[in-house]
Amino acid sequence: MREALAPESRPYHHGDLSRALVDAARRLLESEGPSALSLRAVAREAGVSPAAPYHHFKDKGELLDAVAQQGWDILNVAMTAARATALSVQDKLTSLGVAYVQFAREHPALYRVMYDASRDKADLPAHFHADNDSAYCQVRDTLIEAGASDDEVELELATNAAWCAAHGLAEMAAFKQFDHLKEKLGGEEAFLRGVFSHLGIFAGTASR
Amino acid sequence: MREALAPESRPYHHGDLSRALVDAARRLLESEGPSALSLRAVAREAGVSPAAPYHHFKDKGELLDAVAQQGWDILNVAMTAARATALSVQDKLTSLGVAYVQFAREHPALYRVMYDASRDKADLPAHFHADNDSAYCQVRDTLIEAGASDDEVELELATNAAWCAAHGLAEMAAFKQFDHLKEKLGGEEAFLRGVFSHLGIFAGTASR
DNA sequence: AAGTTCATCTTGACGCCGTTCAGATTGGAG
DNA sequence: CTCCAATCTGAACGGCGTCAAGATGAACTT
Repeated sequence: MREALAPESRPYHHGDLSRALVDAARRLLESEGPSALSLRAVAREAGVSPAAPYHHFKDKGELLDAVAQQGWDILNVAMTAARATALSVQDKLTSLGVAYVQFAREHPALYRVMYDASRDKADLPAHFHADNDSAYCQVRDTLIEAGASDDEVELELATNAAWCAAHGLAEMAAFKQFDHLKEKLGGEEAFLRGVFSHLGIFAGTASR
Repeated sequence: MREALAPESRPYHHGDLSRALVDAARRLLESEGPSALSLRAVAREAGVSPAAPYHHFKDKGELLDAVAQQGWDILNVAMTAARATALSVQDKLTSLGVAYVQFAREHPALYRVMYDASRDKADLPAHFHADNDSAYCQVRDTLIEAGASDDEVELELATNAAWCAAHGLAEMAAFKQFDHLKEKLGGEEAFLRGVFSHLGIFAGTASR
């Protein structure tokens, strides 16, 4: 009767509350925004008492960490797809950037949680540099592919630069000040590509 | 038992609570961080009852707006100074970027409030494009000075690109993942200039 | 089949939050 | 000196994160 769709979770009899809470949190996040994401509201949404989550997460922050982790997973998938469908090697990097910003624009609340969770720890998720298909590593590998310097420090600086530009753009694109630019350029993607075209590493100019 | 900690005295005999509250908020922000910034705590710090602020600000958000405004003012001053002391025209833009990020690094809590206040309104402060010595306008003017395209759309895209890069870097530089890079390059400013050197518009790659 | 165990979930409480409102206070205009 | 309007207080409301203690019931024994 119950579905064992989760790779790993409560092998025990009762409901898989841990996952149910994360799902409820994401549902609330999409429908009501980040400000409505209280622990009590999540418990309510999942149909349990306000104290129930504490048997699965140390505190609210740990629940949010789990939500954020799902966000990073989704982002990685989106960027893998973008990288695969890019036309030229040059285009790959810009497409990665556009995919990144579009993810942030489509899931603004989730995107916020992802960085808030990191910020409180002054630390990005562990998989950030480690996992080979992490968004970060994909940017770095694409830079190599595009003929970036193989000096390790330079490569890391370049990857960081690309990431910063995309992250900054993701936050800026939310402000309506730039709506007239998007209109003038014929849509958000054109706007994003326009901004990226001014940022060296995205412009196809291989960094030295 | 009141403390006359403010340099300037209160013109009226009964306090200039409005300013006192903003000062108290900034004091709390520096000492305890953004999470400790409750309206009640601010009132406590200012020595008034929890309801007193409501005679000067519609709600907590409006108080935060006033705090944020002070932040933008400080940032504008810092960037004006950076622009004035830059060596070459090329160096000006990078120096502006470095000044921006360093402001964010020196006042992380204030920087956060500045953008949080904007985000809730989906709108940047009014002076952003308007005031001539706003940080944004200074970046744009420096781009013109450096010989950027005079096409208005292109210019706005370029300014936006520069801002995004700086904003992204400001947030990224807080993560300790990049500490080893800073060490390897001999300090944070060198790290920042290194990242900027990979971003087209910050073309002047001269390091100090 | 019955009893025991133990993770899970609920109830109720604590202190803090933002916000409201009725009433006390008070500086200054008349 | 009186009165007004602006300012401030105290108490209250509902919501929050969190915790301690008790109830529940599936799974493991025997």
